[in-house]
Amino acid sequence: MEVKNKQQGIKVVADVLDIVGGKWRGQILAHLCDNPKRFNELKTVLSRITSSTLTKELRYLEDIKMVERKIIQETPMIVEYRLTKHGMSIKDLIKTIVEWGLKHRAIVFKKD
Amino acid sequence: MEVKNKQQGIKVVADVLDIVGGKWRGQILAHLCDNPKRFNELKTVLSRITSSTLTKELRYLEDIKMVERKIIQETPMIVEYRLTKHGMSIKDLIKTIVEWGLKHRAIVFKKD
DNA sequence: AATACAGGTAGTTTTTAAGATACTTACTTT
DNA sequence: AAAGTAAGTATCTTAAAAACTACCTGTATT
Repeated sequence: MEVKNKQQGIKVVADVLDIVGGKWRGQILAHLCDNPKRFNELKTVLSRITSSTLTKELRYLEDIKMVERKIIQETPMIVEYRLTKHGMSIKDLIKTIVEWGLKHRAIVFKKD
Repeated sequence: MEVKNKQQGIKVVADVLDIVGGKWRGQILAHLCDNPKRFNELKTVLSRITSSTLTKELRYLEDIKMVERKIIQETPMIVEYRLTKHGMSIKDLIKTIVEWGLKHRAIVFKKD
């Protein structure tokens, strides 16, 4: 797929980064790439996130249909978050980000 | 290249998004993918950015060695910004972002 | 009976990013 | 001589993102 309209193409960068950017969204999506996770599992792997922030981010990702919330069991309550079918499409992008990051960290993440 | 350490891999997502994320960095890098641009060219294509923000973002991108500032001519002053050799490596990532965005915009950017 | 876990919500405060406004130096054009 | 261009800098303010603290319902554990 070629980029037809360059201006349009470049604006879309900002839109995508709105979804995947910020402090937590990319990481949440990355964790959900592997397999579905429960609220507290996410909270544990994202060790510094607070409940309220995690809730907000998950609700946003639900709103844009990237993630779905599934109540697995009512009592005791088990809730699972997973990528939607559509959300799965982000996997390759996340993979590209991770690969670039691992390859270039030595140069670029050096805060001297 | 396979991701060896998953935890490490996922943290790197946040580091990369720090470089490419925010309101302007991704767009600046995207514009510089095509060819070098002068300060005011960038200011024009990023139509809503202010001088001070553009300067800040460019200095940051210089600091991390993604972009270099080159004085082409002292008088009258001509300054050009271009991707460093290392910065060029971001092109594929930007391309992946643009392609994902163009393909999925209909579903995901719909704010109803 | 008390404590802890699961999955949150509500309200406030702090931090960070971005924007607004004004000004600068050195040159060039009218 | 005045105005305009190029490439910025310096402050200050605003807005948005994230954090902090406390609390809630229902179940399970000690």
